[in-house]
Amino acid sequence: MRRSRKDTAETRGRIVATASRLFRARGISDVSVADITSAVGLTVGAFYRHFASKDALVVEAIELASLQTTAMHAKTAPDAGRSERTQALLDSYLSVLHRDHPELGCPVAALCSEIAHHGPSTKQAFTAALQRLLVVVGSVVPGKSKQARERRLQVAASVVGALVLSRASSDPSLADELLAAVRRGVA
Amino acid sequence: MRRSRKDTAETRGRIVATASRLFRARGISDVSVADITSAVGLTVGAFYRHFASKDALVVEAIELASLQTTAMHAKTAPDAGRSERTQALLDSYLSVLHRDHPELGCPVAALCSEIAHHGPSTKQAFTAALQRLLVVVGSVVPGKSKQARERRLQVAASVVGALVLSRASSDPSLADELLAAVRRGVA
DNA sequence: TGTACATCAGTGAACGCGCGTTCACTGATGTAC
DNA sequence: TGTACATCAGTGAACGCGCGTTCACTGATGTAC
Repeated sequence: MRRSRKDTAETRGRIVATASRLFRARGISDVSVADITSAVGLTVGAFYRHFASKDALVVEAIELASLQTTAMHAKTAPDAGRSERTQALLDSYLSVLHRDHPELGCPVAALCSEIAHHGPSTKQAFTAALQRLLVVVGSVVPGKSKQARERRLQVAASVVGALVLSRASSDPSLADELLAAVRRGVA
Repeated sequence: MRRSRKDTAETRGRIVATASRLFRARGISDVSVADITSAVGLTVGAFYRHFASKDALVVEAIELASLQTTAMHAKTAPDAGRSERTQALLDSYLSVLHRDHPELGCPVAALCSEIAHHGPSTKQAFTAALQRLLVVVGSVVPGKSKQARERRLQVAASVVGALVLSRASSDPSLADELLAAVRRGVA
């Protein structure tokens, strides 16, 4: 039966939030629409009252994950010196907690290799997330010079690479080494 | 009908080589057994004469890709100085050609984020591929010291991160910038 | 403010399709004598 | 070396299952008077 506008908006929000977590935890193509709706407590039919397709949801789910994680990192040690903020950012981005909980973390690291096989709108949402990550890095490597820009790209590639490889490694000590090495290398 | 031992071995090899390319190009879960066998020129039934499961093939396909790409990089400028070899390795790993042809390139970069969602045997094959990549980096950053090891891990994370993000980015100039920045940053 | 009706969020079942895997069968290859 | 038979690579069709999406239906909400 029909729901109030407030309930409808809330349901929609819960679908996006749930999908956002599931996609980061298990990948986009391994999470079905039924997985999402049943986690929310709905049947699949209801999904299509809120979204035109799974792809449309993917775009919003990536956006939400990106906005939430960049907002979180922006709050980290806002009134400290630059080297303290750098250390704080590295410590949280390259933490064991972040590695072991992709569902709450950076969507860029969670989806980076599979995004290449998705459509333009999904890639665009991912690219926007990457741009936001570069803004976060910019809070620690500021400046408009070519060198500053280059340094931001290097830092982003390093931390994403380290986190992704740490998650993919089945050797626990190699996984930890990767995080520690890049934590020290960037600082 | 039954084939000669030579033919059988050749067919098996063609399945692994074809799968290896397809997995790197489109991801493991987006390539079906039927995709592979039809690319080879077989029906699906024949596949199970050679492999117990798709997972068993995945392990061998990753191994082949890893051995082929590390062998290729080992041949790059073998009798030059270290800084020339470093530049040659970076130029080939972080080239536009490598970015635009994942099917012929490094399986670590091609599969890094989706591998986290696969079983232990697949993760183990991936980890072995990562170890081989570290050996290749070791030809340019040698040494048994903790610092040398740390530097190798940093370089590996940087180049994999740059390649993966360059492939995922829908903004062509950002994609090129990522490769160029890390090419210069590591050298 | 109260009533009549249109809207639409959610249900439950169905759709066509592709997935990984299995299996009876065929006939050339490999082996034992 | 020649023959009889077992082996097994590949075919073609089927299996149960889960996928994304659609749709007739229900009944509370929103709207027009």
